[in-house]
Amino acid sequence: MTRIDTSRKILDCASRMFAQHGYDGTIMDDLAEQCGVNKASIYYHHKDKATLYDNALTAIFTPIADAVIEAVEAQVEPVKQLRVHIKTFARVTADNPCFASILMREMASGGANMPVPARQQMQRILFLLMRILQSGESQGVFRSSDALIIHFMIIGTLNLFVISIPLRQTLPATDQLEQLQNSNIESAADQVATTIIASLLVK
Amino acid sequence: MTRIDTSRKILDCASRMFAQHGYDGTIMDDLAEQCGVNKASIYYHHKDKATLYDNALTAIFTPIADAVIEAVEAQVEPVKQLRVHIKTFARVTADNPCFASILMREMASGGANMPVPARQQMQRILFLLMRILQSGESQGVFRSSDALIIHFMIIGTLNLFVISIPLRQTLPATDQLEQLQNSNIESAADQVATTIIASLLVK
Amino acid sequence: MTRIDTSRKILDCASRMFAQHGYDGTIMDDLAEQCGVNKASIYYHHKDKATLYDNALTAIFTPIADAVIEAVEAQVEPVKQLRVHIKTFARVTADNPCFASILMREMASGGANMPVPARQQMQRILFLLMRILQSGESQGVFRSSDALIIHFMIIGTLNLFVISIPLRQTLPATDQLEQLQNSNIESAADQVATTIIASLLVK
Amino acid sequence: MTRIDTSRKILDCASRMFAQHGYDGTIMDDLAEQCGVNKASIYYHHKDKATLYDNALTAIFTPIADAVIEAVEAQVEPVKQLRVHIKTFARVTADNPCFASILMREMASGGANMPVPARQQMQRILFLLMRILQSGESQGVFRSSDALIIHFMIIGTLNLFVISIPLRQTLPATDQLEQLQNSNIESAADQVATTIIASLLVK
DNA sequence: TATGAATGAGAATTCATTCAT
DNA sequence: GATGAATGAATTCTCATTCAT
Repeated sequence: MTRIDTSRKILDCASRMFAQHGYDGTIMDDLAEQCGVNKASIYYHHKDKATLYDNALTAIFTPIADAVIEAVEAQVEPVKQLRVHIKTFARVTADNPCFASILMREMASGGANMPVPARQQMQRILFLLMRILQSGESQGVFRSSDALIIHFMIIGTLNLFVISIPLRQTLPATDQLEQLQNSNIESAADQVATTIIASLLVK
Repeated sequence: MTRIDTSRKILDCASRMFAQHGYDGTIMDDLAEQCGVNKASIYYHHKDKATLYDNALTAIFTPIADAVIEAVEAQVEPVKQLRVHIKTFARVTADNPCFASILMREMASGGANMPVPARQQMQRILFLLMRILQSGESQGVFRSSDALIIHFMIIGTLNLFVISIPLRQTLPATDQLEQLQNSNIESAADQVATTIIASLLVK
Repeated sequence: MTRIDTSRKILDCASRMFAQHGYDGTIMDDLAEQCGVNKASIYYHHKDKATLYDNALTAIFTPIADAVIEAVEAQVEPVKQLRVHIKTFARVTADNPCFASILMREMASGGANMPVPARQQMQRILFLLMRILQSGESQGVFRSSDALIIHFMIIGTLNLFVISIPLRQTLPATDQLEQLQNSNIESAADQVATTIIASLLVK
Repeated sequence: MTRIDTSRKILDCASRMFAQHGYDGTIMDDLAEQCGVNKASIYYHHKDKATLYDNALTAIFTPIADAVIEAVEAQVEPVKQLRVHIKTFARVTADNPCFASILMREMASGGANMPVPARQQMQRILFLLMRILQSGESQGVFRSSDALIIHFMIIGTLNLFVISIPLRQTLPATDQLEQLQNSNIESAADQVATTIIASLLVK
């Protein structure tokens, strides 16, 4: 097996474990077992646990920011840009559920330990949103708004939605909870986008 | 110092540490030092770490659900109920920032380890929201909607907002970020409430 | 058992192991077993291996320098001072053979890792010797000399002698080696003292 | 690079590392990096760490004993022999400072782990000294003496001197220490030889 | 011969918990 | 109730050695 393969395999496996158990709750022995590699191999490829964490986060966060930015830049109208921003974020987040868990944990820690590269990716997404809103505002399409709250609305809502997917699937289907099982990420993203855009549009 | 005092002091301190570092990241030695009590005293008062965690979460989650329910039940109109629901949740969350951090972490873990009492408090809040939405729907005020997404919208948005308060205060005040510093929890809750209600109202 | 007892027991045992196996060759597991204490107890009392090493060296080196200085200061004549210096050093070194081994190892490493407190004790001994030689010189008793070489002569010779005591006792008593077994530290110190003083005395 | 070159390069590098860090403190990874060879190459050339250590010590100790013996055998008078013995030992020790460090460490360990070939070289030197002293004694030139102490005096003093050369060069040149910087191995050997011979000569 | 990758056996350190007073 | 000391079970990380090419 080539270096790239093993290193990548470790990274993927580590991402899942960091997402599920957090940094402190992830045990290197368990990781090695899950990966099917020797414990020392992890250290051969990734120096130490902290570095592995950094590497994993960078590998997760970067393509997400890239995808959102690329999709938005293919649009010109602020309304469409905002909708694409939200829907693309929802889609890539759903594709890699590790992202949502890790981001939520890092935010819970106050972002104090978030590796700089990962933090920068989040800033790229936030700044992109700010540009969309400002551009919509200067075109007279959007009302003045607080970008950070909208950022949190998008991320908070959709991350919780993605995170809760496995949880909801194991819930007993009581009458009261039945309706909750139906929604999927697409419709959730639609609803979030529609809600936010509706509140922004100049009547 | 009375038993109650010491026990309470430990609980408060533990809440803060669990919020900041998570369950696995909270070290009993550090907790003892932060509390200013002997490590063995923690065990005298709280059996073990898992029990202490349960106790802390119950102490945090219960009054929050209580406050939201009480405030909502003082209202009769669904629109007002929903607004009060959101604003009360925002206020009590801001009053005890531990709640947001711990909830985010627990959701990131898929809720797998969340103590039952704490989980029940979250369900009380969710079920309250469902009743509000259904009542509004049956009165012809609200459109049909997905309660879970709205739940996530409220919790995700406001929790991230509360969690990010200390973070934002340490950010350098660049032009680009300046506007982000101004918002407070009141106006954030207003914006969330207005946005959600606007999207629900039958035009 | 009181804290002092356990801490001291660990220190004594560690000194012996550091002397015999060196810093890198001393295994904390073995040390715990030799001491008859739990491994974690070592860390409870001494933070980590490096600190334990520092503590052990300080505990070994300080009384040795103290004893030499005290004995020398009870004398007034340089010749007697020098003889007492050498004989006292020999006696205390023989009393605690760890000292010689550790000092030899540290010198072999270039003193790079020797804890500052231990190094200072060696400097106290060297400076004392320099004062003796200078005082003898200014009184016209001693010829001019190189203090460092005399320092090395004392320490190197007597340390090797002390270190080799157990080695010699296990040697097969061949004809050729037989005579080597007889000498003791007292006579060795005498011979060193006599040799050095003879070479220093103004004829 | 030829087999011989690589093997030799590893041996030289290993000698330096064993001298500086000891057997246990020498890490094969570091050695490979210092040598500029792949770690597996070390094993291709030298079986394992213990064998490499044996090889290194044999390569260091043998020429030293050879040189001392050859130089002494060129002399006939015991006094001259003894002086040549000391001065040659000093010179070859200074030429390869690894020797002194390794010997000091091995003596500190009680010689327990010293490879047999290296130990034999030290015995050749000691037996040579014994022959010189006995010959001087039977010729009525030397008084009766303890060869082992004289052996230790030579080795201990000069080894410490050689070992401390780099240390002394980094010392701050205070008034008190200034004089220590001046001496070189030649004069140190002279002083040792003169001192020892003076104490041996029948008056 | 040379080398990147892999690994089993350790070794240092941590941590939740308990004990004795 | 409180506390210094003790400890067994992890947990992170290291290191000599081997493998495959």
